[in-house]
Parts: sequence; structure tokens; C-alpha cells
Amino acid sequence: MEEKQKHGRVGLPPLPNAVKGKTGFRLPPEPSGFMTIGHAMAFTINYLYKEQYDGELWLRFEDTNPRKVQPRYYDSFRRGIAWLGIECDHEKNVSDDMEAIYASGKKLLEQGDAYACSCDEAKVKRLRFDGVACEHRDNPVETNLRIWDELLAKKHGEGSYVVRFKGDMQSPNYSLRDTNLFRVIAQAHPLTGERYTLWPTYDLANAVEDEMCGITHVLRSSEFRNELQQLIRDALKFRRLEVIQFSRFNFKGTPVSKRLLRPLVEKKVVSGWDDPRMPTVDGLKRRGVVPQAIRDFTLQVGYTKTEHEYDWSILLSVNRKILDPVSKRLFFVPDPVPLAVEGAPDRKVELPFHPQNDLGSRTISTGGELFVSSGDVRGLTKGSVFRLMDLYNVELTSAGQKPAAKYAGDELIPNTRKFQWVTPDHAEVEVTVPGELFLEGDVYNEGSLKLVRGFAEGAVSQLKPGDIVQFPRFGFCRLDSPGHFIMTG
RNA sequence: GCCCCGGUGGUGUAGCCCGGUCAAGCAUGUUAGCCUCUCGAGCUAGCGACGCGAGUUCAAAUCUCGCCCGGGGCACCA
Repeated sequence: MEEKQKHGRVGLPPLPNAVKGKTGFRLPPEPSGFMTIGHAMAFTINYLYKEQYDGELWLRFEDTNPRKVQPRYYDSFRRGIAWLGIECDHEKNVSDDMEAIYASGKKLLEQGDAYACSCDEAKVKRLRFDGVACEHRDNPVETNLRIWDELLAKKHGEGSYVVRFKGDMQSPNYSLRDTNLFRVIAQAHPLTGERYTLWPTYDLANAVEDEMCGITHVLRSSEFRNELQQLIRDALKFRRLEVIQFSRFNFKGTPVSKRLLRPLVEKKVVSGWDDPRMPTVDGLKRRGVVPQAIRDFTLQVGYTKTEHEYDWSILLSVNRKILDPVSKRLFFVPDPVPLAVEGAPDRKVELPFHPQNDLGSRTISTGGELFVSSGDVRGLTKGSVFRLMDLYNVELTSAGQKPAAKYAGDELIPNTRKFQWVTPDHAEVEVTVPGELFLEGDVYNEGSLKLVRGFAEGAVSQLKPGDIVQFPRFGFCRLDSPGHFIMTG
């Protein structure tokens, strides 16, 4: 019944072998850094499919490297996922399932599909490169099991042994040349403490977890070594699953790389991981990007294997479309100059917060003393007529540094320019305008943050941090703290 | 070096599997005009792309081969 559409696919492409009500998906973050827009998009894709196919969704923390994992990062992901409105059916940590992973490890050993190896790192690497097996590969099962028990009993320290999967040392795909399944890491884990020192690597842990969770479809960016993982799953007699991989979500001027970002935080070049220029979810949130925008954007760009670099303008445009109907309009006058208006009537005007939608209104009392933006009147000559938005027309009687004007009637004159204004009862505010963090070649962009000062009408005092408004003829801005806004884009 | 995977306008994508309806759609961007008193809103119009070269075919963005370019993997990271 579905017609082949020549142009314009709606939504994400259908999933292979997906039966409604019998699907399982997962969000597998490693809690070793803050959640980024890249995670957000990958998670959104999984969530969209989970909804579409009425599946189960797991939030699974891949925390099998005690050296990298930190408690605050678990929270970062939980917070970000909740903010996005993604509802997971289950949450777990891989570190909770060590016994199950050990059981699979032992099974591989018993089957002769894995072995304990005491070669040092350099030797392993060299032999792997040369395609030559080491002497441990053919050790009897009993020997391997004995070492295994000793490893579990913590009789061997870091670097002593590694448990390797028996792949194919001649395979052209190097990752199949007996990859490592377990290694000893003596450092305490933030959740399990010193209980375990033998930690599984990603490929094995993943296979076991996907089986346990009933995952049917794996959708993740930069998936790799899929062939290896399939071999491990086969050796363990696990179900086959659909793996769909897509390339990373990169944004122009905003690499996600911790190598590049961390120094900026440490040197306080940015205000923190939640700086509005950062590609973190916290940064985006502070900038005024709303969850729906991330969802719509993800749906719009979808996923591909093509290398890409998104332009912020697309996300920001989607964001504006969402913000537009629900954002109050408030006057903001950047770089203000006083404007004395001769003959100005004293008015008490009630102005709606939104031109079309009922978002309430505010009342402003005006007299002969107003402020407008210097940029608006700068180029005007004496005698120019313009309109103070939603108020009345004025005629410039004196141009230049100290502009003056006179009242010029209420009626709307077609094609007159309209400027926003504030009364003496205004608030001084500043707006930071975030730009791209990096220039070409990973060079920090000194001009990535601009500050605009000006006057905002008194009603801004009623806003709460987090509120997003539109300053007409300026842009959408989010109140970050009293007197300080961040421009959304 | 070896192994995967990609290459559609400035950007992101649709179309590619099952060749014609594609002188290539949509979004973003940009230009111009309109606009009920904002705009980075809305409306209208314009701009702009199938990596290169062969081959198959009546017909190729779509199939085949070669080349070039890009990304990822080849960790006791995930």
C-alpha cells in the first residue's frame, strides 16, 4: 500500500526485520564525558524507532573502563536524556553485570574460543601486525581456566595477562587477529569499587549486554568492528541482530573532541562545559535550543554514512520556528541613545506580547523621553519620519550624536521604518551572542563570543532564568541570569 | 601499509537496491520583491549539485570497471 515516493521521504527510513512490539533498542553512553549533541541525535534516532516499532528502550551505561568513568557523567546523560523527553524503559550499568560477562568469558575459554595470554602489549601488537600466533594460543583449556580463576582471585596484576578471542591471526581485518576480551585494571571503579579488577573490553561486554537486554536493532554512530562482534556473538550462540551504523554528527566549528574542548574549559577560555558555544547538551540548553528542535532537526537530517558537517543555521532555524509562536516579544534597544520627542503625548499603552497569539500583554507609560538604538537613527537625516513601533510616528528634528524628534501623528504610514524603543523605566541588560568555537584547522575563534549591551523594557524583570523571548529586530534570547541574556541564534 | 565505509548545490539531505516520470525534490543559505506596525517571522521569485574517466544501454545520479578524494578500524578506549 505504500507508494514509492519519488521525492521527499517522510521520517526515518523503515528498519529491516523490525516487528512491531518485538524490538529492542539501546542508548549506550560511556560515562566518561558530558553528553553532547552527537549523543542527543543518536539517542533521538533510537527513541524515534522505539516509538515507531513499539519497542523496549534501554539506557545502558558502558562503564567497563574504571579509568575513564566518573559519577558526574552518568548524571549528565540522565539529565540530558530526560530533558530531551526520551523515556527509557530500563536503565542499567554494564558494571552491574560483571558476573554474567564472566560467565560468557569462561564459556569461551571452555569452548576453546579464547585463551589467556601473558605476552606484553608490544609483543601482542607486533605479532598481530605480523599475523603470527603467540605460544599461548594453543595452551590447553585447563591451563586457561586455571589462569582465569587466578585472575578472578586477583592473583595477577595489571599487564600480567589478557584474555584473547581466538579469531584469525591471518585475517586481513586486523581487529579479527585475536582481539582482547579482558584485561586487568587495578583502579577502583566509581560504582563497584575494588570488587572487580578483571574488566571486559567493549566488544565482549556489548555482545553479552545486547543479548541480555533483548536488543534487536543497534543504531549507533561510528560503529566499527562489526565483523568481530558478530563472531563473538556466534561463538556465544547469541541471536543475530541488525546493526545500522551512521557517521558521526559533526557541527561546523564545533568539534566534539574532548582533546580540543577540555583545554578550553581548563584554561577558562569558555565558562565551562555548559558554555553556550559548547556542543554539549548543557551548552545547547543554555543557548536556548529547545528539545523539540533537536528532535525535529534529527528527523529532518536523518542519518547517513556520508561524512558530514552540519551547519548550525539549520538547527537554529528549526529552533526559531518552534520558538516563534510561543515567545513573548519584548523591546530591546542595543547601544541605546536618548531620543527627546517634542510634543510627545503622555500615553499609557497596552501592548500584546505577541502579534498573533495571546501571550498576554504589558502596559507601558510613555512621555517625551525615550531611547532608541543608535544603529537605527545613525544614518537618518533631519526630517526623516519613522515609527516607534506600536506607538506613533516621529520626525527627526536633529540628527547626529544627540538625536531629537517631534511627534508626527498616530496613523500608520505605509513603508515607514519601525524601530523598537524603551522608556526611562528600562532595565540595563547584556546579551552574549555565541558563535562558532573554532576556526578552520581547529584554531580557537577569538571572536566566538560577542557581548551586546543595551536597554530592555521594564517587563524583562518579570522573566525567570530559562525563559526565552524574542527581542524584535534582534533575535531570540534566553534569560540566563538576571540582566544577562544569551542569544539563541 | 592492510581492512571496512562513503563521495548529489555554500551546508544538510531525497532519489541509487528495482535505469526512463530527474534539464534532479526538500530544508538551510543567499539575492530581490511584497508584507496585516518586529525579525533572523510569513509570502513570492531568483541563485546554486549528481568527484573524475571509461564501459553497458535506445536511455545512467541510479548498473560495471578504473582512478581520485574523504572518514573509520588495525588499543590491555568505547
